[in-house]
Amino acid sequence: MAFTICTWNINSVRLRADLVAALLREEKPDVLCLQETKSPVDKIPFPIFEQLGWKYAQARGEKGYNGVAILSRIPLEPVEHVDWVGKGDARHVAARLPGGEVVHNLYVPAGGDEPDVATNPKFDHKLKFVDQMAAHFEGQDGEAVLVGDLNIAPGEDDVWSHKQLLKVVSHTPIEVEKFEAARARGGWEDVVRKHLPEGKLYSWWSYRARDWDAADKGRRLDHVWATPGLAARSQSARILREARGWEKPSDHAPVFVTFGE
DNA sequence: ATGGTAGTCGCACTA
Repeated sequence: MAFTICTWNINSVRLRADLVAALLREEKPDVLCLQETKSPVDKIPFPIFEQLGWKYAQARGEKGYNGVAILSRIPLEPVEHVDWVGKGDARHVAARLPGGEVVHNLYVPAGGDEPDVATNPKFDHKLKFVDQMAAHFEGQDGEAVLVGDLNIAPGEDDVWSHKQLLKVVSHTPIEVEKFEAARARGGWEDVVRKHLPEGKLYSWWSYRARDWDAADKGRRLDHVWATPGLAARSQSARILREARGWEKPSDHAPVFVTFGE
């Protein structure tokens, strides 16, 4: 079964339910994976999305922080999530599509400001999280897609300035090394770069820039990975940069990948 | 070198 999947860090699904609805109406991704929903599951406005045809959902949430949700117009079966680093937080939700493909929707910790595990427990948490991702998916069987805000921009062309970001959390060498190890050990392929191999590519621009569009100091923090069989079916990828310019936007843009039969 | 913005469990924490 062919499908288009989209991943989007929405930064509050309740505040931006109208933006989610606009994306569903205008872009019609079969499966929409949201991060930073910042809402208990029972307060997510699912009826708005159901009315538009996205009547299947799997979500995990907490009050105020984190939170991940999968909205779908094709049926979903629940799949057990992982309690990464034993924190009991809502950073992973998973579901199975009718074709048997498993969708993993992840929100990797941002990691704080200082890239030093000795002084910054958030950075330690982030590195442990990515290490556990590597171990967890190693030797997996079946087809799967892993999407989400992975909070790491691995390549030189995934940031506005490789040199100026080498000591900035999200692009430090230790993060990039662990990120690539997690991807390789899980047998994942980066199906966004597969289809958009050349040039700068960003999915996030800080709220703090005076003019995010003109300054264009972005980073590619949001990713779509697929297992080899599914990656072979991938047909195209796209980042909806214009969504960053919508009224009261998320600081992340939606990332899409289309898979064929 | 600093500070800039945004969201929520808001007068503090996260991103």
